[in-house]
Amino acid sequence: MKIEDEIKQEQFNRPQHKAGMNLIFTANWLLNEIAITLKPIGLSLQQLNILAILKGQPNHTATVNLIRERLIDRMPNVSRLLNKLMDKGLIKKDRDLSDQRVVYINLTPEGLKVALKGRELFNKVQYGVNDEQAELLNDLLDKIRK
Amino acid sequence: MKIEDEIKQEQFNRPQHKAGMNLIFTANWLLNEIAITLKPIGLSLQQLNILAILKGQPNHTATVNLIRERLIDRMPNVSRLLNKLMDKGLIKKDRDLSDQRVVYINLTPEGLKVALKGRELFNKVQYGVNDEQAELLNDLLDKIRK
DNA sequence: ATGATATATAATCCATGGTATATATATTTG
DNA sequence: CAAATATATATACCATGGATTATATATCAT
Repeated sequence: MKIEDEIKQEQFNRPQHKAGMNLIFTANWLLNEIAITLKPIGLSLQQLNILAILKGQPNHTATVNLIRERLIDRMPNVSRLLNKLMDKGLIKKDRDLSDQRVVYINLTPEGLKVALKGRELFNKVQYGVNDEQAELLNDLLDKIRK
Repeated sequence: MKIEDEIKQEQFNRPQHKAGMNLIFTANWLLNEIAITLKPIGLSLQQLNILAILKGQPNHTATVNLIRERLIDRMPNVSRLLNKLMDKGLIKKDRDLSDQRVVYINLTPEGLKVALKGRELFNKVQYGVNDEQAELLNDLLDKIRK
């Protein structure tokens, strides 16, 4: 369905503005698709992202700050997300012995299992573009941000 | 900047997934740009959208439900947004005389002024793509939603 | 006409995210 | 080395959005 019909609103005077609104609308659509897909494991995309980051680190371990950087999120949000994941038993925390400020976040065996399952689910999300079109879309999105 | 460098995270195994994350990331970037641009009039994008919808209606008037449909938003959110706009004196409400359930929302002169100013600001947002690329982007975004 | 249902809007409650602040520890500087 | 500053993380508070429920009015079926 074309964006003009999705949001019946106005005519756009420049294709850039139409693309902008389309971008926001489509991102919302995708976030919703992902949320539905991840329902079985009861995790948000950001929570799954954290597990994925940990899975990719040596010893399945990372500092809070490294996670924050990778998520491009604010520290308070990351703290809260980590608490939720700890409540679910998917990660655990350890203080660094030499620098007591640092907290190491560590994937539990259960967390690893959920991370794998989550990736499997995530891969099921269907996109209406082929490989080539996806690459083109990537280029255009990189461009739009100047 | 390429998306792989923006979100240093992982390699993506399919270009579709990279495009998906890029889409979410770029939409956030754009929402932020718009928020900064609209700061001078102190309105959110959704609030400005409501004023734009009203401006496009006969007599600058619409029912709450029409506004809800155009915004593709939930009724409670629209109710709240309208209350905010009324607090700012940009709209007013009138009950329908024949159907007492219906509330007509009406743009005030001040609201019209702000709507015009808002559109002017909104048009200042800069996109790093030309007309042709924007059209192409539109097509791809329409496609991705199947 | 009367009870059942539909419609239009609003209010309540709860989860999530943002900003600012707090706390603890580490490092730098005079 | 003490005071000032920086770093790592967490908490408190507030705004916004979503789901559910409430309220008022209207319409429909019997």
